[in-house]
Amino acid sequence: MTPYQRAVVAVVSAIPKGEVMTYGEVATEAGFPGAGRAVGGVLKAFDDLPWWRVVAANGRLAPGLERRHAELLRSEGVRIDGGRVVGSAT
DNA sequence: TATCTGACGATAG
DNA sequence: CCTATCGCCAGAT
Repeated sequence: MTPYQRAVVAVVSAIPKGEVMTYGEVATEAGFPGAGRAVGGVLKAFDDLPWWRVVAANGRLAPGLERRHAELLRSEGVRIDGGRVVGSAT
């Protein structure tokens, strides 16, 4: 376990239900601004996290998991449109 | 220590 | 609107 991973896990676990954060936001909140690219790796390694509450900066969903991703968010009340998150993260 | 990879982000075409 | 490239960072090999 690395400090980075612990930080990301903490932030993602703290995302309120029905809300979504971008990878960049998570990385910044975790204390690693700019490391949004590495956030995905943590969500993969820790599937026990609400990874579906993390989306791309442009609202895009996880490649290949768009279907599942959209469904999970939709179940929490998150507005999805054309495979993209509509509800603002804040 | 060096090199490759990727659930990103922004810009260009 | 979509794909491609560049820059970024941390992880894995």
